[in-house]
Amino acid sequence: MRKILDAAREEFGARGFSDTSIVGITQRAGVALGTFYTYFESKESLFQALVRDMSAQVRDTVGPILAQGNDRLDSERLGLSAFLRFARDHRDIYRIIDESEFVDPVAYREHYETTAMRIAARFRRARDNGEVDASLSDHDLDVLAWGMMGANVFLGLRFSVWDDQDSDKVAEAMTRIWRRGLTR
Amino acid sequence: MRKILDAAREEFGARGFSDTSIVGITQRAGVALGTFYTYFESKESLFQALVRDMSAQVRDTVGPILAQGNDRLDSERLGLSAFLRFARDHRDIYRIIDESEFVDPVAYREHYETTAMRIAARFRRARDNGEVDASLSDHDLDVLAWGMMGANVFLGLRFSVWDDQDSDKVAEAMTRIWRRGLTR
DNA sequence: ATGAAAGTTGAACCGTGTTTCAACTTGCGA
DNA sequence: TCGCAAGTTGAAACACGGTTCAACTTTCAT
Repeated sequence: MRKILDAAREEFGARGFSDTSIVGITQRAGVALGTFYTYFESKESLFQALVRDMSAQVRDTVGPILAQGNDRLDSERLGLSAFLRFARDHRDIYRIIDESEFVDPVAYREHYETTAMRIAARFRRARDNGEVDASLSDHDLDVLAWGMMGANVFLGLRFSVWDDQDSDKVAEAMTRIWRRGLTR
Repeated sequence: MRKILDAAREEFGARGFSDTSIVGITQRAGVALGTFYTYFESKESLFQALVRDMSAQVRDTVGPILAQGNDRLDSERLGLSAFLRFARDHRDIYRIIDESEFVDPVAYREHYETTAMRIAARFRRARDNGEVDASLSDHDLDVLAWGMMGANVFLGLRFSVWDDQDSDKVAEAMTRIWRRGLTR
């Protein structure tokens, strides 16, 4: 079961959903084809289980780190940096979550909606604290949450998955812009 | 040929790559199965042709608009708003470009690398003009380009493809943050 | 009007990969 | 040790859809 899940993660990550076969997964896991069906109903349901698992893993890795930092944006910087390292070390997970948009849209939506809601909530708290601009409306912060999340995802793709650059530098550059904006 | 391309866009957009069949495409196009193969080598090559076409369409729609506006960020606001409207009106295109990450990774990469390079170049010019913070390095602006692009993509997904909100309002909220940052 | 070239057709072929299931193996309590 | 339950096996059934191709239709220059 664990063996199958791990093998599946590697196979889906490396080949994508449609190019990985259950034969391939079971071979990598070192079990027989039939064994697969004692644990999972179908290829889709395995993928679903995997996405939910990975989604939780991202949260559990980055979540705790968001408690550190001197202020809201400093915490977000640390969170982004951790996320970039996670992406670098788990390219397969990254890809699986991305591909879930097409294989398991419900899980995909849940993953990003939950994430965005949490970001928005953190910034609402920060605004009410006076740590960020008090004139930002709730709607502004929803837009911010989705924008920031999209930025993080693309930075992960470009600077971690595709080409492994220094995650602190990238997080630092991005956060500086979030903090002060582009104009002086 | 045109009929096949249009039918393919609709089918791929609605069902995704692996769930659309060539039979389905040709039926929608009103031609026989065999006709497909006088115009395209394979299902993959059709998808490729489609992605390149769509990628150009996005550029041709948003590109000209970036010449308008009072300053760099005002132009970007107009560009984002146009992009959001485009996403709303062409959900199928949106989905096809997203899915190309898995079906035609080269095209996907080209699409986003080209887009990011253009954004970065615009901001480099703006920085050298004095329109944005002169202390931002080229690397900072590369990070910005990927971050901003990711933000735009996710805003499109959330506020146009999934749930059609006022594109001007969203673009305005996001751009205000890019301009002044989150702190006061 | 004629015939060759270009375009169209869809039944059949073919490969791939998911899923089933009856036989077999292993683990464990009595 | 025995026997039952639980877990494992992989060959074969099965479904599906991409691709081929020889026959047919249309177009168009002479």
